[in-house]
Amino acid sequence: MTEARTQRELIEESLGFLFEAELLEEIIEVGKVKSLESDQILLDTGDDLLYIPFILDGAIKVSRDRDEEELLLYYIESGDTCAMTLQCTVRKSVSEIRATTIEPSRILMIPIMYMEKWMSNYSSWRRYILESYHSRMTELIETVDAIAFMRLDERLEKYLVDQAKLKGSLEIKHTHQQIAEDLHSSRVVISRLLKQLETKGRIQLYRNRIVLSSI
Amino acid sequence: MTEARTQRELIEESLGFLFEAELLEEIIEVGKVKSLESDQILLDTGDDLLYIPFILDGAIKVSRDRDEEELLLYYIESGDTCAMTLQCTVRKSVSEIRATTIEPSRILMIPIMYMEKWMSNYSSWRRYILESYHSRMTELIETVDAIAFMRLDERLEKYLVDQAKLKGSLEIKHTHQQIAEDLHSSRVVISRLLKQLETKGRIQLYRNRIVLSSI
DNA sequence: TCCTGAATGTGACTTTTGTCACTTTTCATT
DNA sequence: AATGAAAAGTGACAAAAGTCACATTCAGGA
Repeated sequence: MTEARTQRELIEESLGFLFEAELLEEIIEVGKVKSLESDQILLDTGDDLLYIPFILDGAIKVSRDRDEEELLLYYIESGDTCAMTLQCTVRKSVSEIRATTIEPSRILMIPIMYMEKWMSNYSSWRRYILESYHSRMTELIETVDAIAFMRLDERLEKYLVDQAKLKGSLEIKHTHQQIAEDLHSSRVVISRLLKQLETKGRIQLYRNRIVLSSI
Repeated sequence: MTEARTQRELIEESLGFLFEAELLEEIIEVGKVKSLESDQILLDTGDDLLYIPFILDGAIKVSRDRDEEELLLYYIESGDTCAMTLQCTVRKSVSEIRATTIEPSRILMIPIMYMEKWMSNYSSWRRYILESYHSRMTELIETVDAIAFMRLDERLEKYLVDQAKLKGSLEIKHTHQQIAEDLHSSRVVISRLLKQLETKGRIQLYRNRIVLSSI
């Protein structure tokens, strides 16, 4: 009972301001909360899409991978969903991306069958879905911008700033190897560029830890 | 009268199979057909989004541009719409992309005010909007893949093949300069790589014209 | 046919990024 | 405190892509 109450409160807190009361009740009724540690794969390339995941708390990174090579696409946070999964209502399909927790996270899983029903019944749902798609498109385009128009050192700095904003801290606890994977580069190159950023006074380097001078 | 009849037939032919009859009638009633020559800008970065454009015939390329630099994102064809414009119902916004005709095209312009109404009334409309968003997302991801994971010579070959498929012809009537812009590279580099492709027997080069050996 | 501007070709060079083969540092265990 | 594995640093080199300056070629109008 306590557990159920807590769950209701959690959902109300994260999603309450997004949906009308009636829909929220339905969501609470049919959704299952899943708790994940950091660095767990929530959804992998090729997985069947059976649920629409809503992030209640924590944070997720969405990345593309092609034969072992990876590239960070965007992050999703509390209140967001993964737009790539929304398609499943229309046509059964599999994931084209990988979603990984980057913090301990709680995720509300809604079976896809409710998607179509809610689309016709709730304007708040329609609004939410369209907003989600649009945000994700915009973020994807921002990613394209970065890869196409920026040099790696600029992308690296942007990456560090984005991370800091996301975590709300100037301290980034990543190894150079992890950063290299997110940016689809190599560890040696990232180490080199980080050293340059340190020389320029933008960051301080420690083992497993980078401290940004400012955002 | 003849003009109106032709217009109705055109819309029915391009969009008829997508929407239920009743919605199609509404579309025909409120939409305005716009005819554009090749290489006309339909929508530019920063433009207000007031209409949802449906491609009736012809073809459009959608590209991102940042201070004079350009990058091709994807193409849209008959029956498609530009997903980036769909957001406008929810929140007034401006375009983040540029849409340019690459063939003489006819486009049906629907005032955005109908979007929300149709979303609640027509399941075919909902399905169409979701499908559009998803297709565009998928294409954007494909573009990200290309930029992130492929070398320029591979991207160039993919570009030529895509063009050929789009136009339904092995002959591509572009200057090296135009290709360089779409791929966000420089003319000299593209000329060099095209020469390599010719040496490998993949293409034949002429002035203003490239002929693919096979798709 | 000749001329001209646009399109294409080319060599020499630079910058950016990636790769390889190591060494050194750091931190958490014994 | 010793040690061992992971993380980070480093020099030398290679590959990919971009830049510059100029030469050549072509297509279409005068």
